[in-house]
Amino acid sequence: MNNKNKITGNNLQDFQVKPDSFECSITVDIAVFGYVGNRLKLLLTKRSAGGFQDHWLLPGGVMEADENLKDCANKVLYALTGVRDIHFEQVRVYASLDRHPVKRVITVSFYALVRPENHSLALRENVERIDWFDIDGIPEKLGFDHGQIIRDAHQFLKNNLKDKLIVGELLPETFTMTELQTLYEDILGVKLDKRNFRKRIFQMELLEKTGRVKAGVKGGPMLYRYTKNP
Amino acid sequence: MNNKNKITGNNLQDFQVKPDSFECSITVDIAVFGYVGNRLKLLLTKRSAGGFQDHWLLPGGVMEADENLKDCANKVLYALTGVRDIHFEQVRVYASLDRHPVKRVITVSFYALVRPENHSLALRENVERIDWFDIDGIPEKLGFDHGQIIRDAHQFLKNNLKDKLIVGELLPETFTMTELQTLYEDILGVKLDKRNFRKRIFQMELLEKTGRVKAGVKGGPMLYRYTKNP
DNA sequence: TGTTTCTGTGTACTTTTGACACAAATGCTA
DNA sequence: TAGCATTTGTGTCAAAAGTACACAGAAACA
Repeated sequence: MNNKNKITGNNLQDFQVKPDSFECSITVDIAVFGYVGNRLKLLLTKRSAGGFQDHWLLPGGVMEADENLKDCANKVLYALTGVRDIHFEQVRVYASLDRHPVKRVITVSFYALVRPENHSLALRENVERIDWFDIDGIPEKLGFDHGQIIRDAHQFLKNNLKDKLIVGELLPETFTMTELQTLYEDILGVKLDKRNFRKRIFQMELLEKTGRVKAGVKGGPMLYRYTKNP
Repeated sequence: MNNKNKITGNNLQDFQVKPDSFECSITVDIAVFGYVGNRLKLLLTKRSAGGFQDHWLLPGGVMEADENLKDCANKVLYALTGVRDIHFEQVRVYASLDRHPVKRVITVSFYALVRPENHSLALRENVERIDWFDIDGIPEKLGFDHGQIIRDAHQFLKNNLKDKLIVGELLPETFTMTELQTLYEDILGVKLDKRNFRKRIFQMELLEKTGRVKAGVKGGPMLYRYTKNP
C-alpha cells in the first residue's frame, strides 16, 4: 500500500494488501430532549456494568454492518424510549483517539425531541438507572466525552430554534401560548416578552386555534395546535 | 452478545465474544473552495485507476488508526494542495449502506477555504486530473455521493457566511471592498447592494484600511486587511 | 362572592434593513 | 495629454422588524 493510494483514498478497489480499515467501533449517541413540568430535560442512563459505573451516559448504541445511521439511531431510540420515527438530526462526529478507554470508538451524535409522558421508561440490562435531568442540572460525572456531546447538541437545538418552529414532539397535541413560550425560554435559557413572543409566533402562521380553552388554569388560556398543511 | 448490550452500547468492555465492529473504512472528503478570477471554485480530482474513472471526485482520504479527524483532514489537505493549518470545519457524516460499490465506507465531510494562487496543483499517482470548477459549473458525472456532499458543503458555507466573516484564506492579504463583495455574491449566489454591503461589513469592525489604493483599477479603490486582534 | 392569579391584547419607540443617485478618481485611448 | 469610459465611495429616506411596557377580563380558589 503506497502513500498515494491512502491520500487519494476513494479508490478502495486498488488496495490488495490490506484493507483501509482498522479495528474500531461506530456508535451513535442520542441527546433526547424532553419537556416535563415546564422544564427542558435530557435523558441520561447509568450503567450497572463495565467502566463508568458511577457516571451518567447518553443513550447510545453500536452501529451494525447492515444498518445506516438513521436506522441505527431509530433502533436505539426505539429500544430505549419506545419512540419511533421521531424527528432527529445529526449533530457531529467525535473521533478523538483517546475518547474511549478500551478501543477506538467513533461516535455520531444526534438530537431528538420527545414527549416523555407518552413513553414510560424501563430499566434495561446493564442500565441501572435512567432519568430525565433539567438541562441546567446535568450531573457533573459524565462518562466519555458526553459532557461535550451534550453541550454541542444543546447549542445545535438553540440554533435551530432561531429559524424554525421545531418543537415537534415536545408539546402535547394542543397547548397554550404560555406553554410554548416557557418551552422556548427553557431551551434558550432567557426570558421572553409575552406580547412580542406571541406576535412573532403568530406571524409564522404555523398554529391555529382549537376553539377550546385549557381547564384548570386561571385566565382560561386558548389551546392551539399545529396547522396541518402549512 | 445479547441485544441489550448492543443497545446500551457504550460499555464495550462487556463484550467478550466478538467486537462491536465490522469491516468498514472511515474516510474524509474535503470540499476545498477557492476564489479565482472573481469566481468561487471547488477543487475536484479525476482518477486514473479503479472505478469511477470518468467521474470527478472530491479530494479525500482514508483515516488511519492513529489519527483523529482533524489530523486526517489536515493530512489530506496538505498532501493534495500543499496547504497546512487552514480553517476547515466538519460538515456531516455519510454512512448509507450502498454508497460505495465495494465495501462499507463511512465518510466525514469537511469544507476548507484556500487561495489557489498560493499553491500549485500537482497530479498525484492515481489522479489523472485535478482542477478548479466554478461552483455553478460542477460536472454532472460525480463519483459516489459526492454531488450530495458538495451541495451540503456549499449550503454549510452559505449558512456560516450569514453570521461570521469567514472568508479566511479566500482573499489575498489586502483586498478591496468590491473584491470582498464579489466573493460574497458568488458564495451566496445573489447580487448585493454596494452601499448596504459596506455598511454591514464596516459595522463588524473586523477590517482596517491599509492606506494604499489598488493600482490598475479605475476609481482607485482602497485596500483593506483583517484587523490583527479583533 | 371576594381575592388571587393567569391570560390576552395595542401602542410608541428604536433598530435594522433595503432602495436608490451622483461626484471624484483612475485607466484607457486617440 | 486631453477627453472619455469605467469604477469607486458616499448618505438619506421609507419600510420592516424588534423591543419595552400596563391593564382589564377570565377562571380558580378559599
